[in-house]
Amino acid sequence: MRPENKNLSKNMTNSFDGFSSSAPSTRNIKPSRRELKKYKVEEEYRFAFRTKTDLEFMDDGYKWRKYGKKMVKNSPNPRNYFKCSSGGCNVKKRVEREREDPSYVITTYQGMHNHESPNCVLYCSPQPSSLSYTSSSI
DNA sequence: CGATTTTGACCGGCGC
DNA sequence: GCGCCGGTCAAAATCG
Repeated sequence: MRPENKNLSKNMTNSFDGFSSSAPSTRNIKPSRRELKKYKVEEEYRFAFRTKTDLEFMDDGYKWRKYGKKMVKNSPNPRNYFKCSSGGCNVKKRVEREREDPSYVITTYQGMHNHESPNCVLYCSPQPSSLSYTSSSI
């Protein structure tokens, strides 16, 4: 999220192509992920909407932590994955730019918040649970 | 110092 | 059975 920070060290880990014995095995076997993956959310609430904005994405007042970036073939633009960083709140947000209209961004919310937004305290406005949508077609 | 970001690699499912 | 795609995580680096 740093547009001005374009100075990236090109000399990163170059000797990692092979198979390091004592090197950090990193992703050896992560049971945590396996267990989590096992969960088949049948009734997952998804709310997606398209908005015209020049910014990367809109901030609902929640704190989003980017946990991944992927480039889809359908779109020359990368897809960003965000996760709500809050205690017990595992809401995920997917932000992708329109292929034809770069000015448009598609924001997809996945899951529901377990806590009110930090901004809600400031605004003190009631938030109806009309965000629950079992949308099957994005 | 802590939280967050960034990139690459891996996993899991599905298609052929 | 293998390949492809999409999604997630983890370590390192950076910012405040």
